[in-house]
Amino acid sequence: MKIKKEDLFKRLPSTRRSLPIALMRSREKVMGPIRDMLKVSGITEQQWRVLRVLSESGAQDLTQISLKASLLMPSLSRIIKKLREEGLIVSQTNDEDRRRQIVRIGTKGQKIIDDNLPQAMKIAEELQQHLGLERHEQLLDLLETLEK
Amino acid sequence: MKIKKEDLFKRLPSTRRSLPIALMRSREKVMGPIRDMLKVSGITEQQWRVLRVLSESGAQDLTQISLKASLLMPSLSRIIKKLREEGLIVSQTNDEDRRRQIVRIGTKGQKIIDDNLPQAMKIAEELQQHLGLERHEQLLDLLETLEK
DNA sequence: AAATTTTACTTACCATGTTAACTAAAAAGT
DNA sequence: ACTTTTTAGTTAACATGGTAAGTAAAATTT
Repeated sequence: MKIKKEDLFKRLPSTRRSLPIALMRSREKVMGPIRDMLKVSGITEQQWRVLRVLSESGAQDLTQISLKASLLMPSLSRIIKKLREEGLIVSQTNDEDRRRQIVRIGTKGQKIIDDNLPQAMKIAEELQQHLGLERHEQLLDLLETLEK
Repeated sequence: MKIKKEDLFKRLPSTRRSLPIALMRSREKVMGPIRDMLKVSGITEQQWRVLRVLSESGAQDLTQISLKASLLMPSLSRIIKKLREEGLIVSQTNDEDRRRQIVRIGTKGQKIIDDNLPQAMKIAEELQQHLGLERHEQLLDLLETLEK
């Protein structure tokens, strides 16, 4: 009888029980409705995150934005450039430290936030209800544990 | 007293308690060690997933691979082309259905699997231990719930 | 059998992910 | 003050993510 090679060793978890893959799939699932919403405004999910950070936390430099929006500096650098070209944000170099670039949201950018915030909240609420409040909290706690 | 605009509305969850962002951050955290491992073999995380699917489930067409590896067809199409150029896989068009391309892993590709499997398992185990078996299962269950 | 629709990819295009190298300015060391 | 190191950001290069359009073959309709 032929013995398959993979039976000779302990196996990696199948993709269905693999945490990395499960995280990826879940993220795609969760992001779907958000992307659909943003498509109308013509911005990406990452651009939305940057605008949200600026709207919530006010003017700040790229390093701060990258931390809050979880974007790597090279990506952020491109995104900021794009958003500036589109007129959604305004930036100026800091006088005390001329390496720093202080960015703030513009009227046009704020309008995108205002236009989409209600629906974004609705999406977040539906997601929460889908899981149930308790499991939603539990999931967030578990993910937070993962970070440490 | 000045009232901030964001206090006038219900707020979106802060990034720390936002599920989409939490999922993204967790995925990055979990993928780090895997990417470090693969860098030595000169392949990407996605290429690794394709090779694993082929190694575990044998020869199959692109549609099947895309489902198992969670890759969109356009990405997969490029990845397959690259892997074929590198000589890690072999493909042939199916005779019954000449649209289909049947792919199987090559010796060189299998060697990459064999070389990295032990360490991949170690990484998966450490991750599991970090959370504890129970919470690890719980997390996977919650993520699975999200899919439906 | 011919026309239409569906399927299995492929290609194009633009944006981001990721690593590495690079620039300029500030901070620290000597 | 001069040199070295660190910090903030940018640029480059390559791969993937994601949407849309294109292609060829198979399945369905008519």
